[in-house]
Amino acid sequence: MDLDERKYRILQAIIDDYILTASPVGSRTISRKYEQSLSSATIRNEMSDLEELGYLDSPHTSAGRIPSHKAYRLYVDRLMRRVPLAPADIEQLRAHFDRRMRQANNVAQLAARALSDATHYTSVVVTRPAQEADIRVRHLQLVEVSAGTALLLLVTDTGAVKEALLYVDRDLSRDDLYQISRILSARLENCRLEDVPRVLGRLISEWHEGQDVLNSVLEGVRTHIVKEPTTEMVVSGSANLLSFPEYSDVEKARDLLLVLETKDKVMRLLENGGGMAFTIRIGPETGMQETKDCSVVTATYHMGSDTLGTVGIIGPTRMQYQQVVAVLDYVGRTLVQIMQPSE
Amino acid sequence: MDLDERKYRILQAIIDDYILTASPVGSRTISRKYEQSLSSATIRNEMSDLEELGYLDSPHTSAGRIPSHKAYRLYVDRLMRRVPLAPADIEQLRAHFDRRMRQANNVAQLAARALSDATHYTSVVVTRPAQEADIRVRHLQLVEVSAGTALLLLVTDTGAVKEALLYVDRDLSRDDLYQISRILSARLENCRLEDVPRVLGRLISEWHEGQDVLNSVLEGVRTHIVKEPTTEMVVSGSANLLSFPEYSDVEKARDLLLVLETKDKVMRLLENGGGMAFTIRIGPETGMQETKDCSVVTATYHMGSDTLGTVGIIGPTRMQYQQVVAVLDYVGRTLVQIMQPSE
DNA sequence: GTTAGCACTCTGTATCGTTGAGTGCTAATC
DNA sequence: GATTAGCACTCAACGATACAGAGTGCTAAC
Repeated sequence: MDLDERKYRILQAIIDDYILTASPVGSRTISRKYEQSLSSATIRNEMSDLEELGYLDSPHTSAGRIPSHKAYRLYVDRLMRRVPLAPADIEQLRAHFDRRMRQANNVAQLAARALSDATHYTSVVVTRPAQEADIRVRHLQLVEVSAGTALLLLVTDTGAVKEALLYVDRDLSRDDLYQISRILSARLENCRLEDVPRVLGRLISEWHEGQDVLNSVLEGVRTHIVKEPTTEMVVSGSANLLSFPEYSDVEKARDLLLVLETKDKVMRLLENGGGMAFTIRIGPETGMQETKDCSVVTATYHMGSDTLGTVGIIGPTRMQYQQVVAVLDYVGRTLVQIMQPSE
Repeated sequence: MDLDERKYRILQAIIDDYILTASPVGSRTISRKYEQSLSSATIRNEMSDLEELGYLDSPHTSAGRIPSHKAYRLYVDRLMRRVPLAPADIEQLRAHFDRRMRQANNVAQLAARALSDATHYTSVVVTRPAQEADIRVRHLQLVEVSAGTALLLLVTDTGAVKEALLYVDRDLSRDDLYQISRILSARLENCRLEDVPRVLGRLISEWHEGQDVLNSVLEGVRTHIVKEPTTEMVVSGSANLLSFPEYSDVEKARDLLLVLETKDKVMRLLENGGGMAFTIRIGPETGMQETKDCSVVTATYHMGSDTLGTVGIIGPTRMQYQQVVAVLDYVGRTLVQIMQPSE
């Protein structure tokens, strides 16, 4: 059941105004600021219809109306235009990314900061999620740290370094370790990360001399390297939320900040509806009680067929969706550029 | 100019009560709950004196009194007893540390979470601060990541891994890189971290063949390895602050959270008064406008003569100093145990 | 179908006592 | 001389009341 053209326009006006002001909007405001050819009484009738249809709520009899979740859904699906990023925003984002930053562990933080600064919402950046299937071993090395402890380094073909501290026989000399890592490296090179434990197992059964060390390595690989999530998550700008009137209630604000401090809850918020470029979750669609008045906009960015990561914005349902989408798009593309093997 | 015994007792009672209740305490409360042998009138006289001496403030004429910064100073310096940690706290902390966690990057996070959960304040954990003077190179390795890019790995004698992504001549084969890293490793091993650039410089001038790579390595070392702070910083439990009435004003809360999101501001808060076991900074002593109503308690923990890290608690000046000190002490000692090379 | 007009509703704010906790001072008591 | 009872005074917090302003819904006219 579709709305007629005019109802769309009015609904859009209401949403736009509410996003801007955060206070219920009345018929007179619409009539004066957005639909000057219509009187407030007409708007009033239309608004009454829109409320009937579930697009508007009224906090109380004489307070104007606010958009419902259903209205936001309609807004992002049909009403909202994809706008280009404002030049000022571009400028600001550039400034963040300007410093050279090749190092992978930094990128996420800088990107998150850029996002939260540009949008004034809270941002999340997750690098390299799921899809580890095809990560392969490029290099492996044992380095003595002190008598009895060795550091196992493993470099993947994505350029990530994984490490595990091992406790080994104190009698092993530095050269022993070196020899062992040469052999291991040769055997494991180009092996898929998830296959490493299996290959190591086979090695152990074949090769009797270095059993202890190998077991230690296997243990380290199992507990620290394969299991350890490759995904790094950075949340930035939580404090931004406190500027919005929807969180002038400290209780509410605290509950939300607590969610943002819990890694797996944030991860759950970012869960992505398949390969979509953008996912927008509104209010209850976020699936958590604590975020029932929040919206989450996420974008995944790819390189070829690999998913490189996810960027997301968390804010009140009354969110500047257009700007947020534009900023996410820009940052996503920038990240892909940065990750691109140079030249 | 010292206070007499009774004034100390009364001041202590006032501080204890205020820490508990967060509301100005009146003479009658003290007379009934703490000093039953004295009438409220007597207490009133004493309180008047204490205010005169700068230990108490009155928000307004008829509101009871609250401890001044000077009072807290006196409290932590002289009045406060070192209490043992409550069994319940110990239990809770143990639960946090129980899972095995050798891996250095995890320890900080777990410790921070443990601290903020146990104290209900905000905690900061910094690993391996300052004092890098004596960190030495244990191992160095170049690993090819893709044509034209190589990963420079550097392991220090503290077991930390530092990495830098280098762009190198596409013609360099994997073997070339291996040879180069062998030579570099031999030359730089045991070299102090800060001397690395100098030694590299000397190598470059001596050795003509590998100039390009060496320059690249030097650049990488300079920008990513020596400069990059070795210190990892984790803040946990920012949301806890919002439970305190002192931050029921959202504006204030936001300003403080903003500080906690700014790495170097937090670092500045933790700056430590020399080798003291505990440093307590109260209100203005924190040195920042935004934290003029906060206190910061920090402890550094050592292994032998090395500083391993700093743990800290940030909260309102009305802080449970005794508990905080006890918890920090416990966590600090636990960390040392964990870091200890096993056996 | 649109609009002017009007009665009605409801929040937010300002005003004004009132209450209660607390102080400071004085005079009596130990 | 220190302690305390007693009392006048102060001030924030609370509740009631009134009032203004924004907004709606409905009806009747255009």
